[in-house]
Amino acid sequence: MALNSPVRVRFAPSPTGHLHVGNVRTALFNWLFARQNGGTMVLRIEDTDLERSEARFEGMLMADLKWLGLDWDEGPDTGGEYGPYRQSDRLEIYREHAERLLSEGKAYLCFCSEEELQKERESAAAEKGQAIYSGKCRRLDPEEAKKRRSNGETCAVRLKIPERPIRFHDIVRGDVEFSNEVVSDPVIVRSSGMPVYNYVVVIDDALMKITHVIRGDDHLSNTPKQVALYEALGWPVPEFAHLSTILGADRERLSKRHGATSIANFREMGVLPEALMNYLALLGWAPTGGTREIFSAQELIKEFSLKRVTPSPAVFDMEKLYWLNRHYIKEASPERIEKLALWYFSREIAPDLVKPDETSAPDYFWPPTIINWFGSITRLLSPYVDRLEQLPDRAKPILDYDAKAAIHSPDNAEALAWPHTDAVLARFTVKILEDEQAREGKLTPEQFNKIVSEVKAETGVKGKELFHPIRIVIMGSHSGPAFDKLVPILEEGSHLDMPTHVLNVRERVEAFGKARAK
RNA sequence: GGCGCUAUCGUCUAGGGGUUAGGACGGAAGAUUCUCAAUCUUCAAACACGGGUUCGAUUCCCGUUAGCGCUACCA
Repeated sequence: MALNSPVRVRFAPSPTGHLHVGNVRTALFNWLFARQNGGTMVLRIEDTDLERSEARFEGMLMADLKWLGLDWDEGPDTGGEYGPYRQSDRLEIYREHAERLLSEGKAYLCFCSEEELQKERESAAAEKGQAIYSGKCRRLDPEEAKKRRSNGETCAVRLKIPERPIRFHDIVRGDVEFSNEVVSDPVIVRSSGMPVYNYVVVIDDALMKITHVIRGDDHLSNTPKQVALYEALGWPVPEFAHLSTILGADRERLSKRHGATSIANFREMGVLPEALMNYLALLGWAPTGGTREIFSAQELIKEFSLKRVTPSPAVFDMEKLYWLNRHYIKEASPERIEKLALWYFSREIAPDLVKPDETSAPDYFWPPTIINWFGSITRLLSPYVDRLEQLPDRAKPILDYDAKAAIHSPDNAEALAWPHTDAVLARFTVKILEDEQAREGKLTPEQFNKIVSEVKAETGVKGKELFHPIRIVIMGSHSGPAFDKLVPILEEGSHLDMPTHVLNVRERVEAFGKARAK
């Protein structure tokens, strides 16, 4: 391939569902490489597996890519010079080239039946230790074979593998060599007339002028067949870059068994796209120096290098993703996070309102007062969550106070049994119940602090022994956010028209008192 | 089975013939705070094994082992 030809890369997923992190990482590396070199990114849909492919998945997959922030210059939706970009629309092209190969003697017709091949594989395996095709039909007279085909005999088309080792260069692995002894003549067109994957990829990549084939290393062993095809076709062989597999914690290939693995999963969890992109980039790649972890998309485009991609497989580490996500949640504009968070809150308190497959909030439903109120909760809690989906749970003590649970919780037992607890709570309760502001549900943080100081002065109790019991009364737990942020949220919440009434400070004190009296 | 790929802290990785083998996540400890979290500081933690080559290998070569992939008229 000419050194200075413009870079063209492709991402070629099968439309069989939501995009998987492994595939997305491949897409990302392709994209980074294209963008960094001013190249072209092609999206091609590999839908020759008719049984598993579905049209609606194509839309999902493109939505997944866009969500992550990836785009493409040519594809089924955008069109382009080298279309069509769906393999199912290219069947005629594949057929033509197979015929050409046949007429040039680079391929031959194979009439072997399934049973025959099966038997042959077994005996070859027993003899040579490997199950390769004998090439029996290779020796057939082409004219004779043609006649048999036109007489209606079913046959497949096989490529002739040359009698010499096949070498190719891989950017991440260096030079790779396969002995021709181990690759049998591959079928390129099935007897059904459907072309085979290893064949169509080559046709597509070549015709689409792909200069760099960046894909998963599960294709590495197939590459010699493909190289042989390029050569048979008389086309330039592209550069290859085979990316290592992403593994789960058990060192097995990452799969659904390992929990969240699809882009949709991460989006629903409240992982920000920039966090996922950053994390995925770090899986198998590190910048020179290897000390930097945080990269924006633009910075990745600048710093990324295919040559620095590691060949060894990487274990997907959810914790590190969460760490990055925490970083980006704090980094993001509060407005954006609030908007996203609204979806999770809505799902929690009004599940009927939200559609499972979108993460945009139904803000048309809530009045601005409630949206703003959720906004303040989000601002209060979001710096401390790994992912946005944790927000409703963290906000549970605000949204849904339960005095009985607070009293009976084993976590609270110790604090409630402290010698000064009763005195503190007695004073605190009286003061809250007497307070003008609290009666109205308009207690200010200043007034609240004043009351706490008075309790401190009157009981002589301070620190933990003072705060823990009070916190248990207000939040149902001895740990939680600072009171001066919390009190206004509680007070404001009690005035809102929520599906479940939010208790203000006074109501909480009352409820706790009643529950404890029993 | 055959062929191929891979092998640095638990994990992601930097490095590379002579280094105190660096960073990050996670872990531990401390600081801070009423508490949890967050934050900051500190600490522990690795060159799979065996042979070469070499004055010297974690680094280069060869094996072993392990993991993964491919071995289809799957993609």
